[in-house]
Amino acid sequence: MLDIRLIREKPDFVKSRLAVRCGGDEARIDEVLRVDADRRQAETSLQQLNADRKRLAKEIGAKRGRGETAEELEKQGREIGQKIVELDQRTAALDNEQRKLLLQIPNLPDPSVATGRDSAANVVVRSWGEKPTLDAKILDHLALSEKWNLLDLERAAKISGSGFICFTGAGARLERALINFMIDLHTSAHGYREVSPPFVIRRECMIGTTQLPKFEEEMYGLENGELFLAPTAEVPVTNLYREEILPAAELPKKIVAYTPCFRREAGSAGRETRGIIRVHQFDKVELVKITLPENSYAELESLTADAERVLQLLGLHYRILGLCAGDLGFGSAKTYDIEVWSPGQNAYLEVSSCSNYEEFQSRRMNLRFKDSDGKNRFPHTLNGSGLALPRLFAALIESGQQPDGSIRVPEKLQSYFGGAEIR
RNA sequence: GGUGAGGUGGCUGAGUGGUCGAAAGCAGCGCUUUGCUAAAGCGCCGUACCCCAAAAGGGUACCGAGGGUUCGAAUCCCUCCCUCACCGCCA
Repeated sequence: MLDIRLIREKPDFVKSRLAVRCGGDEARIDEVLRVDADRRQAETSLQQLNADRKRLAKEIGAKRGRGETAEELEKQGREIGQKIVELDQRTAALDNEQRKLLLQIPNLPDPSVATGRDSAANVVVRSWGEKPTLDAKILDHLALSEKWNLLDLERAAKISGSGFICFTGAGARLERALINFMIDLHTSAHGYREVSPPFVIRRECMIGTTQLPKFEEEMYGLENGELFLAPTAEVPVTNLYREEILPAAELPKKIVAYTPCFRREAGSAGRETRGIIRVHQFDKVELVKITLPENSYAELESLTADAERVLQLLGLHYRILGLCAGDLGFGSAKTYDIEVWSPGQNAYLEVSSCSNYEEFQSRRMNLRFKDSDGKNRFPHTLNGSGLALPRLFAALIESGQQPDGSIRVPEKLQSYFGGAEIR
């Protein structure tokens, strides 16, 4: 959520920053400003009336205290009360409208973000490693999984429908090894604190991290829409400190969490849904930081580096994309996508999205920190998946296949997996 | 799921319809005094929003959240959330 004061004071600046998203959001700014002006006017009159009523009530109280009656004053009080009810409703309605509008305005892209309408304008910032040279007959993750019984998608569908995974045998063990490997790396080498949060989330928390109000159809809802299954660990983890005022000395908070993620993928019909690339439930290890505003961009770089480190240790080729403004998520000011090379797909797969939300989320969550001057300010929140597992799994087994058909397990993972190969 | 008790400012804790944004204590900040690692006295000490060009200043709201009753609500009524205790059920 943008600061209404920023919009009020620098509307042209806000519009021009918004314009680079190519989403037509600039139009909402004038609307918000109009509502804001009306709201403040109504609020001022309401406060005047409240002051009048308060004064009257005190007078009545004083008279009563002296044993006098105050019928005339009470009548005045009732009249003011009527007006207050009306103005109060108007003020509340305007306030609501303003909030609703503000919730629909996306974050301002950072000036360093490339302009562009869609993913075609994303830029490759850097890449690491090389595409593995495998012999001609490359199997994709599905063929490999079938060969070594790593997955049972038919039976998963029997339980839950298409788009669900059942890892089996060495596949399940590999999945679990990846989770443990990543969490251990981030806690021991990168200084993150491990958290294992609930996966069922209240409605108001979904607003804080911008899944609501715009993307309700993406999520699985429970209890008449009051609870949701977490679509990403970002939601429970970022909301951990909502409605709190943190001491500045506690920043940055660095948290790593494993959770399953549930997504309807409602708008994805027709997209690549083969295998385990796009599913309704997947495991993810997530990184979240809550930082001082002045450090947030440096922290974004290190967060991205932390996520990359996993791929480096696994020896997987990847590239980093800087998303252009038009491709940026709703709340993000700047995002790097990490894409791992999948030999089986002959394509890069997005496995992580590392974003700086600046104070967009913390405003929505009313999460603040006490600055050294004693003022409460909004910290910046960052989040990046420390990698989505099914895609990483796919890239890993595809990249590890050997001429004899076996799958080599990267050295760093072997102690977690309990072996050097799948055969 | 049932029953009971609760949720007040950084903390402890008063306050059951009027002058209560809220006693008192602790912690914190400032000043004064005393020649001793401290004590005493005095003052300050919440947040958000609105008015004001700004500062100064003024105002409103907030006692878990939201409604209601009333001229007036921390206080009465309703709903919800949460905490604690006991009972039941269950991994």
